[in-house]
Amino acid sequence: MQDIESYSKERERLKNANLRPTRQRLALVRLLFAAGNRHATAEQLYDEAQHAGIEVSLATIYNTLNQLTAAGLLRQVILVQGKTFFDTNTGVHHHFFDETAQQLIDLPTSALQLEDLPQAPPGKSITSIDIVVRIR
Amino acid sequence: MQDIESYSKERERLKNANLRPTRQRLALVRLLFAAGNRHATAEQLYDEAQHAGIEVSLATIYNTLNQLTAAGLLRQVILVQGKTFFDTNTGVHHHFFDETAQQLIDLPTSALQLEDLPQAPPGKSITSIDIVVRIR
DNA sequence: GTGTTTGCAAAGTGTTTGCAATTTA
DNA sequence: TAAATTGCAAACACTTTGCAAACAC
Repeated sequence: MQDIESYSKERERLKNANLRPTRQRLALVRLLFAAGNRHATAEQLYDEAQHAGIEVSLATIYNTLNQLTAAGLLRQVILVQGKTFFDTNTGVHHHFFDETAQQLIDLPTSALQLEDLPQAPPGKSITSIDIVVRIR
Repeated sequence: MQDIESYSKERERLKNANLRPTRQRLALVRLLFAAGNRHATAEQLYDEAQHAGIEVSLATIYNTLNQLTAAGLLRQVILVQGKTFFDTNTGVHHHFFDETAQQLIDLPTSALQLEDLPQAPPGKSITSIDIVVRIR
């Protein structure tokens, strides 16, 4: 558990995103990225912060998540009404969605391959392909 | 434009779903199913009903859409925060999602095939696979 | 010091619900 | 007439926003 006070990785990340390294952002970035890829909702992060003794408001969490998303460090995944997941893995990959636990799980990229890419309608281009394997 | 008064197809559909054929439901079922497969939001349907001179409250539209979904006549598709689409095509198929127009478009089933189905985590089973090709 | 960020409270959006009046069977 | 349905208004859950105080550079 090195690096408690310096937050050097977190500072770096925020600098790249052109965001000032405030106490709140440093803590949130650490929560999000310290332990590998994860999927979190604003509310989850809020609870985690509380339990970790980090003082940060829900409004700031939403602001920060949106800023990190705009900066390309997070990706939004929306599958259920009224719940936005933020995914720290911005690379090409897909998900299991556990409908019971309401939880996202990464799918190994290799697990799925599309045979024929569909052609986008005239004047449109494909921006991404999302595959969700729903489980229960 | 036959069948204006009898609503026989709509009555049939509601009967199968164990729902009483009220004026509001008959009109909504016609809006939804009369012209082939479609994707609608509650708000869209509300506007359409208004313009068609059909008196029905938004609450009733939500209730009806949820009842038809529970009965298996509709399927929900959620891709953007705060907007639920109801799809009249309940068979296996996938979608384009036009991010500019915020609109769903059916993808021909044949257009996509998955090479290897992923294995569900222990104790879980796959309920469905949703593929969304985002376009802009 | 200047511009940015925070956090509260209020507002916003889409959806659900309680319940009295109405409608269906 | 018994049970289901409607629709209003209020409640909800999640998210965004206005703005004064606090903070970063």
